[in-house]
Amino acid sequence: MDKLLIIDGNSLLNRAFYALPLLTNSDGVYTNAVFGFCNMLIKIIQEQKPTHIVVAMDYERKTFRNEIYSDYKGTRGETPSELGMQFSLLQEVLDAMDIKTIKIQGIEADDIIGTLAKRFKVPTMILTGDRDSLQLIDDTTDVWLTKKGISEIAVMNKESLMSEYGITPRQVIDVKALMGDKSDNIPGVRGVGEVSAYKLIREYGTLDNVYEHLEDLTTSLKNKLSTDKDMAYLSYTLATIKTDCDIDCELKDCKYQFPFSNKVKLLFIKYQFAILIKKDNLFLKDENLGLESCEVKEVGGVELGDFLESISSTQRLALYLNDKLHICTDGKTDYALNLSEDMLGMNDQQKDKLQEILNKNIDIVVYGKKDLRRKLGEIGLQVKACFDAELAQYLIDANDKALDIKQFCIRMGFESEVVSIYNSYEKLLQELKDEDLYELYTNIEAPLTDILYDMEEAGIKLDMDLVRDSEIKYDSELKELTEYIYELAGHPFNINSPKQMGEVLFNELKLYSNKKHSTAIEHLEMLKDSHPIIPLIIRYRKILKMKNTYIDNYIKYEKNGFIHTTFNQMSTATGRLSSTDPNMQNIPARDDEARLIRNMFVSRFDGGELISADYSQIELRLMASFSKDPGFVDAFLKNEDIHASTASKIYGIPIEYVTKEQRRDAKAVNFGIIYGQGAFGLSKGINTDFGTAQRFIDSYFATYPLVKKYIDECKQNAKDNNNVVHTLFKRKRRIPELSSSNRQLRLFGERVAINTPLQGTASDIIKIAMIRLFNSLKEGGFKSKLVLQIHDELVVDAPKEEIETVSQLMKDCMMNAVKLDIPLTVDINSGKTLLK
DNA sequence: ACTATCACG
DNA sequence: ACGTACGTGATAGTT
Repeated sequence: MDKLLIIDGNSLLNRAFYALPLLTNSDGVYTNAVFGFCNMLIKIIQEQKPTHIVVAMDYERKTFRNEIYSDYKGTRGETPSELGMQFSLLQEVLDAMDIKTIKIQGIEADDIIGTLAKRFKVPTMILTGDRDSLQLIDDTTDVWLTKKGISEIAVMNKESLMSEYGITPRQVIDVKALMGDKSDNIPGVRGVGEVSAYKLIREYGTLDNVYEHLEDLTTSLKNKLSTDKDMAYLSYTLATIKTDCDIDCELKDCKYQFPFSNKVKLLFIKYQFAILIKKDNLFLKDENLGLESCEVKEVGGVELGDFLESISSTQRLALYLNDKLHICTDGKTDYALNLSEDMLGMNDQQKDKLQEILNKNIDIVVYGKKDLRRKLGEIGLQVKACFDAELAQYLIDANDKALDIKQFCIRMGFESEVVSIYNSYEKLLQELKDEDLYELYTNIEAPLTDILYDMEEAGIKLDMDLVRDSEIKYDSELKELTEYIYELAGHPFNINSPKQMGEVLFNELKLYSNKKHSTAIEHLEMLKDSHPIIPLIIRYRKILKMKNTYIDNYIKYEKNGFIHTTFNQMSTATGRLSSTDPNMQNIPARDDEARLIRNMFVSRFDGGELISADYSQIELRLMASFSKDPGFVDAFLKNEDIHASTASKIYGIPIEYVTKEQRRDAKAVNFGIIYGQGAFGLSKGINTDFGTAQRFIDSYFATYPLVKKYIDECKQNAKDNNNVVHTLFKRKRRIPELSSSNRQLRLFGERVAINTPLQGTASDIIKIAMIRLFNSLKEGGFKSKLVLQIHDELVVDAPKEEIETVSQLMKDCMMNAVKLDIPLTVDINSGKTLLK
């Protein structure tokens, strides 16, 4: 059974563009609209399985409609360049999909759609965001309208058009003739809007009949209609989609290729549509990606000795480990050592031989050293100095996080993982040097990898008795709370479902609600006194979070009394680390529940302590240092409380007279500034009105004029520098949003341009401190272990006798990690547990 | 897979 | 009219 899908290419691409955040691939090519288009297309292909697809595109703005009405589509602004450039990308992708596109001079996409929909008598879906197309509905044609950007689709047929709008497809034109259309700038009748237009057409059926019955209408309506009669008929013509255009297209021309050929996959890879690449049912199997094929030689048994001998004098060796150990030494052959049986099937002598090769002073290239070290460790091998291609790739472009190995292969052009890794070496090394990232790589990131490995291996010790006791305690409290909540609600419901809770609170209990029926904590706090159920819900949420996210996870990940988190070195755009499985960078810190959780972490040493050392206000100090604002700089040089000092300057009072509230507000501005916050946000933050917040910001900038200047320069420099910002240690981040024509995205880009150098430099600095500390602990023969990094804080587990010395060492390493014109200060806390 | 919520710096 | 403060990760519910 044939089934045709006709797509309004311009409409869909437009909608996708405005619905999705601006994305680029690492070449800086904007891709969001094409991505959205493909995503929707694929969804429909998979769900509806059309046998034929055709995409109609506009050729140019001006058409015959402009000849009869010069202002047609006259209200439309310029197409933003970020969208404009995506039309050719879309064409490229559709060509690769073998999907026919039709684009004819003088004919609008709408008219192409109309003509084809009427021409082909097969079941037809028209996919568009444009309501005009509803007039094309007939027995074989449905219109699929995108709603809310592109996330939802409403399928319209004769019946739904009648039940929702009360009109027939043909009457869509009559309605439009009366009410006009803002987006196409079709005039319609002045003073007649949606409501009266529908009413008139429902009653009189056609435009002609409305005019024949003018006498039946109210005077005002009659006058409006009479005055604009010409306009109404002109609008009728403009709104009528042509169905008889001369278009050379038969149904068989609209066949397409699905699953897609790998040409499509290559384009998806080029444009970095990560989610789409992963769906392998989209693509033909067993078709190569045009990558250079590599000879795979399985090595095992008796050949092993000869193989190891043959590579013993290689100067470069790439390693990749999955179910086999892959080695490449010649840039083209993938030697695969089978691991499935007893340690590679190697004897000890062979293993020693391999280890000996790995120990040599040669270039070893790997992809993700930390994981590799762990896996190699399991089979008794070690790799020390090596070049981590994944890490290099991340530093070169952190925007796409770390590339997974498949994508990396495609970028490098070889089928085999290990051959790609081997051949990436010179390219990446050169890029690191060209981009001035070589020092960052060599002096900071590469050494850090090994430190993170050690931290993960070391782990942090848990008091499992306390963990299990707390689990029991929380479980019983949750049970109790649940019962009370059900009782107060009058019935059981899923407390975890914001939807159901919204129903209970706002519809059943009739509590005051903002529009969104939000059950977020800020909103609940406001409602705290209006119903006894609210405090119980707040408590329930809190306890559930503590139990699910922390306690249960600690039980899940605990191994021999220790938690070994994973520190991801390649996951953030700013250069920070992140931590997963479990996340050890978001341990509760701010209330009584936090005390309980923090008490669960203990020293591994008898009588030992956890020492926590954190940088005090490091990002604000960097702001002071970068901006050189005298007020800021002096405050830090005198080691004043920066928030109190700011308050004293803004309010013009001596620092000792600053009240708690004044300090709190000044703190909010100080922090807001490093994120690029505006008056609106600040007003929420300090609970005041917009005007007051604006005056507050104004006096802040008057107090610290160089901060203002610095911020402005940050934005300007980023734009002047190809939308790239840098940290003090030359880490880079691209911010394509800076040249967006979308104001919202551009402003976001500007805030990122302010924040990234601060957050990123702070990351650089603590990484340097970690390296210094780690080396000092090692050289000093200390037993103390670095166990956590929490962005501006390091945690060391120290035996009793080392607490004093190591505390001082931590302070020294952190304070002296970098020499700035502002001192970095470090606060030390130590104790039996992580409690502060 | 996406959204809401909430934990952290 | 809209949205308004950066960077993360985990969970549960919903689609």
